[in-house]
Amino acid sequence: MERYNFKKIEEKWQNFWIRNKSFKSEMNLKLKKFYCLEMFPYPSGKIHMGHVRNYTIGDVLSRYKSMQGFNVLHPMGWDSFGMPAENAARENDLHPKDWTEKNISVMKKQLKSLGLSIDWDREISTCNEDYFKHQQLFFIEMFEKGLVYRKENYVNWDPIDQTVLANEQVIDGKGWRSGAVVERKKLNQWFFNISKFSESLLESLNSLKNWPKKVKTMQANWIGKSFGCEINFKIKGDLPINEIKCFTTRPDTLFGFSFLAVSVDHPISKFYQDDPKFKKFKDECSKTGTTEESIAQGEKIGFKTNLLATNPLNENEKVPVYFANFVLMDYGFGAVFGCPAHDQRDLDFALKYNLPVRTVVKPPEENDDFKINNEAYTGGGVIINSKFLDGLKVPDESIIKTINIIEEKKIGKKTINFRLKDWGVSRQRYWGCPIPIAYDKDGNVHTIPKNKLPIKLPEKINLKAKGNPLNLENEWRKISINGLECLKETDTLDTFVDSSWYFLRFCSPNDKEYGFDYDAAKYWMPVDQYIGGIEHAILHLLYSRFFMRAITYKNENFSLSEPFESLFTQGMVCHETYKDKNNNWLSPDEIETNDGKNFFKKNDPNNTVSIGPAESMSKSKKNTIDPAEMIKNYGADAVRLFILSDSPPEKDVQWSEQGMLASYKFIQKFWLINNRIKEKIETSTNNNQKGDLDLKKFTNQLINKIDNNLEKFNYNVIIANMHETYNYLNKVLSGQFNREVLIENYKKILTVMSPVIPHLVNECFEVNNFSISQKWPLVNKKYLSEETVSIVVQIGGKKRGIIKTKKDTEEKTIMDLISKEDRINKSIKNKKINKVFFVKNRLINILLND
RNA sequence: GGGCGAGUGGCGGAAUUGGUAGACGCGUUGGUCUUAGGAACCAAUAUGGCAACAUGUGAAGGUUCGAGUCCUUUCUCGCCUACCA
Repeated sequence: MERYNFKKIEEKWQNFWIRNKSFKSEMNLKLKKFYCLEMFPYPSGKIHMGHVRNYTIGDVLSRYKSMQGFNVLHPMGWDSFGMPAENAARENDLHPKDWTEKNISVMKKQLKSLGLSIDWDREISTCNEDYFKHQQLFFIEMFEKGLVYRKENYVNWDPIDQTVLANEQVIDGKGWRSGAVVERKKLNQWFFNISKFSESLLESLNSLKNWPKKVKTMQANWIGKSFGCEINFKIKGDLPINEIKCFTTRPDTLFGFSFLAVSVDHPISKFYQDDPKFKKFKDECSKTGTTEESIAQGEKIGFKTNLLATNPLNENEKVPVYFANFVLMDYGFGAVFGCPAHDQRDLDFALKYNLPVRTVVKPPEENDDFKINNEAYTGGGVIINSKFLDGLKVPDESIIKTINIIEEKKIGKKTINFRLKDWGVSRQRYWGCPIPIAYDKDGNVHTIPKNKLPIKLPEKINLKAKGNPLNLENEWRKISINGLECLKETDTLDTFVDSSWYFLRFCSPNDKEYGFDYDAAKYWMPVDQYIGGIEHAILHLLYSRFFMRAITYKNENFSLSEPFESLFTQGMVCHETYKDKNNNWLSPDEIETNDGKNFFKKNDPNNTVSIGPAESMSKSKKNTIDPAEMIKNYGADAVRLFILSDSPPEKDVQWSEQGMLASYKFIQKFWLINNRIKEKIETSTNNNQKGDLDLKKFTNQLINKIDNNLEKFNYNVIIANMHETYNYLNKVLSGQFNREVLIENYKKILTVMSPVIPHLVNECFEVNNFSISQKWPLVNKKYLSEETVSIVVQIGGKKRGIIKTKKDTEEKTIMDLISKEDRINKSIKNKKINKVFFVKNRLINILLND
């Protein structure tokens, strides 16, 4: 008996699939479609375990849906613009395009070696002109629709990547990619008007029924809608400032007003920019503003001006105006009115600068002399000390009535404020999609005429130059527009733009005219199942939702606002970490053990290794496992099996050598049992046999379980079902079966295992001379229930025994059976039965009177 | 500070949604075969107890004939997010 030669066999079937274009998808209005999409990879060099997990999950689903008769679209592409290519190119003195294409060819080969059911005819790569020329057209269309604009403002400048970052790309004051502390810089930038759709982006989160709640909450928080009002405060002082506008959600606490605070970037700061004390204060703010400790400590500091602000509800009251570090220019109007009693930040500030703390809300159970000490009161209750507002119920009534009063007095108005800011898309990089804009000699903006698209990147480039390499390309920059000599924009688009519409491109990847064909998109969109990491919960997913709105805005021919019908976020792949005695990270193959308990560094027995907890695989911790290596050693089916087996897909999974080996053994064992089954089939006759019914039952129950588990993404349980199947076959195979029954049921068993281990299943089909089935078997409900059932017998709620009996046996009969079972009956006899609870085919609970 | 999620054997994790807790895998133990085995196969494996039996899903209460599952309180851990006015 030959061992299963996974290398030969997997290659054979992978070639078979390619030769037969097994996964080619074509639009067919008569067929129900299923668009399965996994987040496409950045071609960084080679695939990692996260990819393996992501694409295996999607592949299992695609194969399942396809066998169910859906017309499945399961494409793959490359998010191939971006910084790493540029950095790698600079270091190795090659062109980003060459570096990228080399990586793509390596990774494509690796993905193919996993046996994924991908329609490679639809492959796209965002750095190809074929792709980004359409993106440039979208940009121009959006410009024409007023969804793109240019403005000068402060940007987040990443000093390492030498580029601008969008707000959502700054994490803890650091660049999301480089980790460098972000600086503030004033630049002319292109913006997408994403905030125009704030309401819609928030509102229709409700319609995304099959998105994780967590992701929806994160997006809702990011959009950050708050209801309140803007209030104009009159300003007195020695400067030409008449008014400062504030946004507040708590206008009802206006009588607790004791200072007004503005951001150091507030427009009025221009009157102070020559004041050295103010400069010093501003420096201090920018320093403390970003460090984690300062945020945690939340120290409030202020710079007092000579200005006084008037309380609009109480003209006699004037309070000082401060610059304060806790006021952000990005939110509202960059100015807040301080009410220390009912806002912790304001209270901290007031206590530091000895400002009055006036209580204007009291909790329901407190008296009117309720006083605030070190803790602001933000809860509900009743308004006090506020003249005509006294007695209003906090929060709803008080806020609404106060806003009405403010509007009547014309000192402000009801406002809904969003935290979401427009998306700055300019990047000062070479390796990205050129922005299709040019400037004439007077600096006027011109869009590039459509017949001059695409704007390509210059092929030869000096990447060693500091800043944006395109700035030096004087010849490339020249363009004539309507006879005017212009210079092209040198900024390129944020690569998140590339990934904001790639799912549309997959619908018609070869369309020459436009980014996507409307009919194709109407058929395939929306994506039925999108699968990817939770790390894109905000950025990529929000941008894509915006992009759909931008494309369909003022568009009579195509409408769709939500690109992803269902979203599944898979967990990370983790591995133990190892450190030697000098605290250096070690990779799994740098350690050794003699007893399986104590580990030491390879070839260095005195260097004991300490084992750390499983953490997500990263190069810096050296706890990565190379998928290519695993596929080489164990085969694609075994790797697919293992990556799904140990944990539910949405949770983190821990990679373990033992687990990998167990999956490999399963493949080998199954191959052996397949050969036993083959012999069994050959020696069986067409006579009915004792084992037939049991096999039919097992098979149908298996199909039923796998169906349910597939629908619910319980892929780890499917693997358990597959092990159960092996154990069952191994147990019953010594018995006899009707030849036809054995063939039919074994085919079904193989078919339901095929989404996970397609190569082995195909081979088993072939060696058995089964015609290869593409149909998912249907459950025959007749075989789902057993005719013998185990009834749990409880006395007073405690399990006392089990009675095996015929299905649907009535209570009376079961009571008779119990009386014949000494072990159970002994606790009943001579006692009075109070009540009996009976659940058919399940359980009987007898309550005694004592 | 805010939000979300999770606590089940030595470990990863199952549990038809209120009805036999611990499927399946790893690990461990014993056995068979073998020159050997880090191979293969067989068996055992929640805890205590020879046993009958008792206890057992982070803790404490509650609802119920019956709770891992529902309710209340509480503890611990993880992730995300943060001066959002």
